[in-house]
Amino acid sequence: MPPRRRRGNDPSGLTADRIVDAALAIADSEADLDRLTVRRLAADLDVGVMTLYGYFRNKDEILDAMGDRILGSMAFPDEVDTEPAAALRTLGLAFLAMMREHPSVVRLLATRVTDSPAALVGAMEGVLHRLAAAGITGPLAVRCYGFLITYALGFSAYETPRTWGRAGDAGDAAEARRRRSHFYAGLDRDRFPHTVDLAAELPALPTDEQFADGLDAWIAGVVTRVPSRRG
Amino acid sequence: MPPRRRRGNDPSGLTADRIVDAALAIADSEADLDRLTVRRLAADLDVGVMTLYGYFRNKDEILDAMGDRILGSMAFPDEVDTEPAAALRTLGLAFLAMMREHPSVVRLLATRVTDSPAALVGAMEGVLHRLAAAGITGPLAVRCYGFLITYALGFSAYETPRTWGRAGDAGDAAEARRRRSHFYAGLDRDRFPHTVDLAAELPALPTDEQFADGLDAWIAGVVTRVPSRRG
DNA sequence: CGGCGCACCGTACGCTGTCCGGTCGAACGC
DNA sequence: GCGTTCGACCGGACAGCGTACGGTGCGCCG
Repeated sequence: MPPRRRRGNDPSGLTADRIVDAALAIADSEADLDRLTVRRLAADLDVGVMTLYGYFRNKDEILDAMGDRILGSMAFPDEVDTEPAAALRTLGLAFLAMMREHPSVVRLLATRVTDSPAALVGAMEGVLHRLAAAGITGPLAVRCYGFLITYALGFSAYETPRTWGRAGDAGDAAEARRRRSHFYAGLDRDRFPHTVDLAAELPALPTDEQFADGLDAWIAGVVTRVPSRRG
Repeated sequence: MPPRRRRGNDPSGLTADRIVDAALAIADSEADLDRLTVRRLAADLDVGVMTLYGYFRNKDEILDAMGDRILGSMAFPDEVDTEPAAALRTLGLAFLAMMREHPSVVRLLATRVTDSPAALVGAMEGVLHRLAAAGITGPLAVRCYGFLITYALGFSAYETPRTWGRAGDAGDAAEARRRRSHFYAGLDRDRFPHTVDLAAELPALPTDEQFADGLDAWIAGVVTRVPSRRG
């Protein structure tokens, strides 16, 4: 039998969207996706646990919907860049911003394929549109899209546990960095000369500035491949 | 009380390393980290469940050890590149290869901080050493390291569920691509013009060639910042 | 031989996601 | 009016999870 889906046409009632809202709220407030349990979600919504299964086939579907939501929430500046370099930079930062919005949900994007619903398609279309406006089309556009989402994804995934500190300890980021630096500095200099030398710099690894820096380097390399405009 | 750690000096007996071996074997063979349960791991090792807790404080410690192991397994070609571009390319591909080795474990690297033990330090030192040999030192080296690991991480994370297909269905990758292409092509052309136009190209998103391509673009941009040699 | 420490593990507990089989109220036909 | 149907909701139960507790039995040392 097909899993009956609730329609939720009563405006005061439960809807799939409201469930996803609550799920995102939990994931964000706990900064830990594992804390999002079906029971907790139902309790937050003041609803029996099994009620949720009228809206989603299982928990995975809820997680997928969360990923879709944040992909769909991708926001672009109003004005469209016509210079390739500017457009690529804008889009890269937009990807990063989107992932920053819901840090604990990033791993959903990394883990699951969330392209069936319109959300990814919306984000994808938005990106492709802006790339096209800057003269980046065809296979090159696909590659740029892949690079941007991939780089932003890896960056946020790598960064999150490091700046937020281990799940639980409220992140005094500066303190964590200091400790990491000490750890590197205290290593055996004969075996790890470069690590010891760079002890002061290494813990700073993932920052916005670093992201933009890597992005700019890539852009510098890629703009040479954009055919010049004929307009 | 401190969690007593077993020493495992009996060569035929259980050791922490052997446990990590078995855990990686399960993760690799199942291609799904969730299938790695403590009970399954113990069964594979022909050992009582609680025996494992003599070697690791909890499951998280086992997962951390797995991450450490694959970071520590990072392999470099014997010869060291002295040209910055060649060195960066080699290192980028080495990162990707490392993650390809254990695809299902990639999300561990993304999720957890695994830099305390010597494994990451070993990989880090190896990379920094090769960067230095190519004239890339100081903050620039740190940025290059961050970019390379971040890009490779995002790329493999993004790629894994897409090429392997959804957890479970043995991946006929070509078939999956065809279906995705059809999905894109069937969208409303008025709302998603660019997506429809590129339907044929989009599903090919993450491939080795794409990774190398983005890597090369970045390298082209970054080599201009490497100070020229004075030797 | 007595005692101790260590490697090992059976059992039990609280938690998870989810199936089954309700209950209750509104809508409908007669 | 009443009987039926249907859809939204959910209580209870179940298998499986990670792991705390409290053993058991062996090897070693005095």
